[in-house]
Amino acid sequence: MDYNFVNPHPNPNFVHSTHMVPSSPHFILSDYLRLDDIFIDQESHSQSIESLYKVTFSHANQGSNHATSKNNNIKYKNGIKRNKGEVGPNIAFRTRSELEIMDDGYKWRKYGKKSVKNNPNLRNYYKCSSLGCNVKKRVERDRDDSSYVITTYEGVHNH
DNA sequence: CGTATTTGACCTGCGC
DNA sequence: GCGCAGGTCAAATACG
Repeated sequence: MDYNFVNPHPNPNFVHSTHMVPSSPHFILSDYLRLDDIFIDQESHSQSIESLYKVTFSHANQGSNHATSKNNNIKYKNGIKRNKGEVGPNIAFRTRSELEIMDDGYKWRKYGKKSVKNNPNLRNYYKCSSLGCNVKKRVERDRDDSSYVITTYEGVHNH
């Protein structure tokens, strides 16, 4: 079972704004993973997982899109920073999973782990181990429902 | 013995 | 300028 990000949302009432369609990357998840929600950070250079989480719920429940959520004065605090020179969207999704190590078809090298504010769980940092590929991802458990794992991808694979 | 992970130290941006 | 929070580095360690 492959998941293509062009139309991933299971909720038929989900409203896709133009921001919700990433131009290039397709991520393939494993059979045992269920893609429940998708968040795409395309505009903001600093946006937190928590904010993404809230924004996406306003998508699902109210049908508002990414842009209007922003206009509703949601504050983006404790943002995930983008490195200098990096372009393209960050893509994050929640999966209901026992395991935090999920096989998404790429080989990852773990390079850090941090406890983050407002979340008792640890955030793990991975880098794609393919030579010259600078894609990173962060993996952490949902603060509000630890049966979910939040994965954030940053960058596009060059292979 | 070579490679991956662990983990505290270090770096950096941002708000005050 | 200082402190905090998040992100990264790298030496030590684990592991095959």
